[in-house]
Amino acid sequence: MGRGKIEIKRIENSSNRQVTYSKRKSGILKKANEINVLCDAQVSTIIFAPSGKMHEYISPSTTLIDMLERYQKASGKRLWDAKHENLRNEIEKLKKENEDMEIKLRHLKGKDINTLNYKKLMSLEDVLENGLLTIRDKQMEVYQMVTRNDKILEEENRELNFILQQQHMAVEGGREMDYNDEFDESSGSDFNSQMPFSFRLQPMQLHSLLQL
Amino acid sequence: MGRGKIEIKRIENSSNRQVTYSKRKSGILKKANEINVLCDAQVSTIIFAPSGKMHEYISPSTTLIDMLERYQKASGKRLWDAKHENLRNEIEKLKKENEDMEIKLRHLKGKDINTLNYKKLMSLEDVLENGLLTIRDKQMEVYQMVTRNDKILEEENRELNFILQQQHMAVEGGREMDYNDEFDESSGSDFNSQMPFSFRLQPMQLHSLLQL
DNA sequence: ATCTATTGATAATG
DNA sequence: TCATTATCAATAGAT
Repeated sequence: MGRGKIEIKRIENSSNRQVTYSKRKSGILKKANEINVLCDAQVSTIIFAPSGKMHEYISPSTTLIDMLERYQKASGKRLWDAKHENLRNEIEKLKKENEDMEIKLRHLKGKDINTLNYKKLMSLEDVLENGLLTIRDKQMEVYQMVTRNDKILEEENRELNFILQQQHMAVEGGREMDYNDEFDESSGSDFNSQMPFSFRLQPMQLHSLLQL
Repeated sequence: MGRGKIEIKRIENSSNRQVTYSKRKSGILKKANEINVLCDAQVSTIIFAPSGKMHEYISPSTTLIDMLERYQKASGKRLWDAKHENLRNEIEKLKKENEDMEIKLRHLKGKDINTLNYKKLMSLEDVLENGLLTIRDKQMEVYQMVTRNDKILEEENRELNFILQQQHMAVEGGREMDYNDEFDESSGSDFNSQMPFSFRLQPMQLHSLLQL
């Protein structure tokens, strides 16, 4: 359909080839649209020029994704399904694990145990007893930590009271006394240097421990 | 291009439409192939008839998957990437759930509890205590079922011994006695009719209960 | 890009 | 669905 007939074989002249590409490309896209309008057909056409430039026509009544979904169903060929299969398998595996753990959790909470036999009830009991023992040990540990902290605080209080008392007495005894001498950091009898602060819980630690 | 010019609008006559579809469809596929041969272009064309029937042309030098990979890169649009991402998100969600449950399970078993504060230890203890109570209730229930069964069996034994004794005595007393009279089903004193069999566990029930 | 002679596609018909 | 053919549409080659 032109000034002369052409053989359907690669056009060797590069510029002719490009021109022909351009003309025929628009021809195809036009016809793709025409068949869509005339016949209600759904068409997707993707064309890559050798240069890499892409042109496409997708019928406006559909999407490429939809076309490809239908393509997979109609042809039985896999496009992304293959890529997704691994992921789907992983999801299935995780869901199964989830379910199993959910059941175990419910059993440990004493729910849904009607289907369990005596043997399983026994081992469940063991697990719960062990858990309870460990938890209580831990509670005791925390409790002791807190009470020890109390003792340290009490001791500190005693020391502070003592210091205050001394201070009070000093003030009463003679107001000319130099404060700086009495509370100098270098003072060897400073109670701070004697207190084992590293064994004492910092306020924030205690707070988070008890979540008060 | 035919005996008459046609407007590019839906062909209302259904049979004309189908004929035109068929002709134009092959025209498009033919041209897709021609541009591929003439110009080294790579083409994928997928056509769905309204009937759902599919036709395709993919340039032999490529694959649809390859075309679509290039399509995604060239257009920036996502085809399966979007789905891929959804699946990945789901996997992440499930993994997170899994981890959380795993941690809960470990906590209930008394493991990894060093990071827990006192409040959490307390509620953990509550959960374990409740679980233990429920489990023990269930065990008691099973135990009672079994012991009740024992009693029923003992009762049966007693009855059977009694019958055997009677039988023995009868044989001793006079061998001319008719067995059929003694063990007739219609006999009002038949122990079977007196036993509450419906309250007795069947062997298989007991077996599965104890998993022996 | 635009033009146009010519081929190719196809609408109507059988 | 298939074949025919008159007609229109696409396009090859030229500008």
